[in-house]
Amino acid sequence: MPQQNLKITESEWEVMRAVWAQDKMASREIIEVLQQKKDWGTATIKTFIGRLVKKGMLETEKDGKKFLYSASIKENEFISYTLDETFDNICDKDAGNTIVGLIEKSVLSFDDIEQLERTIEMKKKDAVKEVPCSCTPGQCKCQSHHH
Amino acid sequence: MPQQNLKITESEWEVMRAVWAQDKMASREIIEVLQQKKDWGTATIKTFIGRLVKKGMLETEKDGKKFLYSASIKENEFISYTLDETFDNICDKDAGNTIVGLIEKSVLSFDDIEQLERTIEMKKKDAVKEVPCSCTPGQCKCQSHHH
DNA sequence: AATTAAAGTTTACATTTGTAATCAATAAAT
DNA sequence: ATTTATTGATTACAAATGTAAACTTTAATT
Repeated sequence: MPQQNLKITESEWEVMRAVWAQDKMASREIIEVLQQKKDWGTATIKTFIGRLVKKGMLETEKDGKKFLYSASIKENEFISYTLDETFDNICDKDAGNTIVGLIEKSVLSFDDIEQLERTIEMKKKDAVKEVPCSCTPGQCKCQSHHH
Repeated sequence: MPQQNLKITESEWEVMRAVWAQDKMASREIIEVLQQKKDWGTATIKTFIGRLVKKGMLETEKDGKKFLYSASIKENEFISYTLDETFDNICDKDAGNTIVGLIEKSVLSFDDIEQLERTIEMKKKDAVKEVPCSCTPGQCKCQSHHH
């Protein structure tokens, strides 16, 4: 298991998206993809690639003169990890509402809807009367009502 | 409308949570809350507060010797904005799946479930056959199948 | 074999962030 | 009125990030 940091920047994420989409890519290809979207110089993108390798997010495999880069973690795992980080900043009691907000503003397919319905159905089994808050006292409104 | 940056760091978010929980707080109170959770010096937390004021995320109101700090944006709005940023890095086609993942790992109340069901029900009205992908070519698998 | 072009590596530099110490202003206490 | 304890403001400094130029290596071309 390569040591991956899992802490990447917004710019680095752009690079990762290209690699995830293609599985294996030469730097030249990554650069071509990103320059369609970002106003970044070639050298800049090379820097990002280099930093991702150092962070262990990209693995390299020699291919003649160049390297082929591939991701050391799956995209969905990384997304999941990133969202966890965000949800760590939200009171557990508010997770439900937050998810409702996400659903409202997403474009969903019939398939997605069905999938969601099944998931909710499953979730009913272990639903609770009240979600316990595990925030540090003073960091959410839950605790602030003792007087 | 005060000029808020909306780009804050993980540490600054900790400060915001305290302020959101109490509406108005003196720096002393913010420091007390955060020191229960973080191993930060008083000066460090003061720095974060100062930076948040400069970024326009916190507003100040003089109260004798000290200031009372309050948030210039509502917590749920900020959370929404932050999640949007993350979803900008995810192909629209994957939003549904991503949300399913979130539901699976969250603790939800019966109330949350009901709320979710209602939302999904609403969402059926404008569900589509297939969610269009708006990724830059090469940044997601959708486009990579033309040969 | 010598030159060239592409890819990787090193260095650079300003800004932001983490982490704080120090300084200055001011309300409270003596 | 003077001292003191707070609180806010300024300064500090290393690490990370954005952005890239310069240098080096090496495979391909002449």
